[in-house]
Parts: sequence; structure tokens; C-alpha cells
Amino acid sequence: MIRTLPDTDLLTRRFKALSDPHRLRILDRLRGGERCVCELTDALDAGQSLLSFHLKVLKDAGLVTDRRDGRWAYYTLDAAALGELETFVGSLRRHVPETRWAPVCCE
Amino acid sequence: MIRTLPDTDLLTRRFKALSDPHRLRILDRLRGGERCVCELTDALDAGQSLLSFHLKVLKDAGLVTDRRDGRWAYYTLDAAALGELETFVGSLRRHVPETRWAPVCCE
DNA sequence: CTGATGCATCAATACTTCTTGATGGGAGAA
DNA sequence: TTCTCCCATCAAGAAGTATTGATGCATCAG
Repeated sequence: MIRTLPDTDLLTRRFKALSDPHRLRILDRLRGGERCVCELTDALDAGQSLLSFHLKVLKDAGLVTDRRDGRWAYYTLDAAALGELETFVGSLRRHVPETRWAPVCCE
Repeated sequence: MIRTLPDTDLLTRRFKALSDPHRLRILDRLRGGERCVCELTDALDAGQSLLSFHLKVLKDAGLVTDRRDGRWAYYTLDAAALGELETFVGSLRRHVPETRWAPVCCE
């Protein structure tokens, strides 16, 4: 039987959202603060619908939030979500103990 | 033109490795320290070749290291790799500034 | 040696994600 | 109203990933 980790679905969706170069570039642009979609276009080497697709993935993962203003759409990093990811990765890292001196298997 | 982030390939591979529930369960098991593959079997609800596949993904991402001892293979979390991920996510989070008061687009 | 065990790898299939181009809707300009 | 702009969404095909069962290889036990 599988032991389910808390929020596994959300965690995996967030990590999946981070696992694409286009999306990392978008997030890098958003470091500077809220950006209009049209300001993000040149972060990618491809068309507008592709950018829109990747923004949706980031939004569905909760890593960014969006806001409408007239014809424009603005996106912002979600610091809380990033903080949760940071905490999770840190919790894995911090639990790494020394290697067992004499590991014994399957007993 | 695309501006390339440092180590984008490695970063995306690591995040992709984290974006699967099976692999998160495996990593959770490894918190306790080095584990033999046979000790990880019940972290998944499926066969041995599937476990082997997911361990390979984690290993190729550098998130775990493996060691052979006789018939057994032991896997361990790689604290350095996890630390790098933590740092990266933190660097995104810490650069989130306040929303621009009056964003102006495309000028 | 012979047989069993622990694990990796391969091939085939199923599934998911990515990418492109086309379409459409809402907002503003004329 | 009509035209244009910004953006989201859709459909279809391409590309990548997951899962299964079979096979192989090394190690150890008898």
C-alpha cells in the first residue's frame, strides 16, 4: 500500500511547472516584479500561444498569480508557493544523515 | 533571442525528477538514510522494473547516488544537489518585490 | 556447477506534455 | 460601429515520459 505524502499532487504539479526551460525563463523575468504578458514575449523564442500555455501551467501550479487590467494581463511570482517549495526541498536535505556504517539489507 | 539561465538543463532535469509521486515517495524513504532497493519496493505499488526506472531518473538528475555491495544496490539522497535546488527556489522567492503601484505596459 | 536472488535494461504500448496555427472574445481607438 | 490589439483557448500532430513484462547479468548459496 502506498503511503501518501501530504499535498503530493500540488507538490508534483509545482515541480513539474518548474521542469521546463521556457518556464524557468519566465520566472526569471518575473523576479523583477509584476510583468505584462507582452513584456514576457521575448523571454521565449516562440509564439504568443506558447507563452500563454506556459503561463497557464505556472498559474495552475500556483507559482504565479495573474491580474487583468484592460487589454493587458499581468503576472507575478507567488512568494508563498515558492516558500513552500523551498521548505519542502530543505526538509529533504536536512534529513540526510550520515551513511550507515554497516548497512544490512532485507532482514 | 533566448537568454539562457545558468545550468538550465540540470535544473529542469532535477525539477522533473521531483515531479512524480512515485519519486517523491522514494525520496521520502531516503530521508532516513541509505536504503537498499529492496527496502524501497513497498514505497511503490508496482513492480521492480518500475522502481528501477524511477531510481534511474533520480540518479540521472543527481538527486541520489548509488552504491553497489554484492547483490544489493544502495541509494542515498544527495544533500548538495538538494541544497542547490533549495538555493535556486529561494533566490526566486527572495526577489519578489512589492507589486508596482502603477504598472505601465509596453511602452 | 546449478539454481535462486537482486537489480538493471530493453521493447512495446499507453499516456502526458509540448508546440503550432487558427479562432474567438473583451477592451480600447477611431 | 468597426477596426485593431492583447490575450486565452482549441484542435491536431509531434515529442517525451511512464508502465509492463521479458530478458540478462552478476552474486551468492547449496
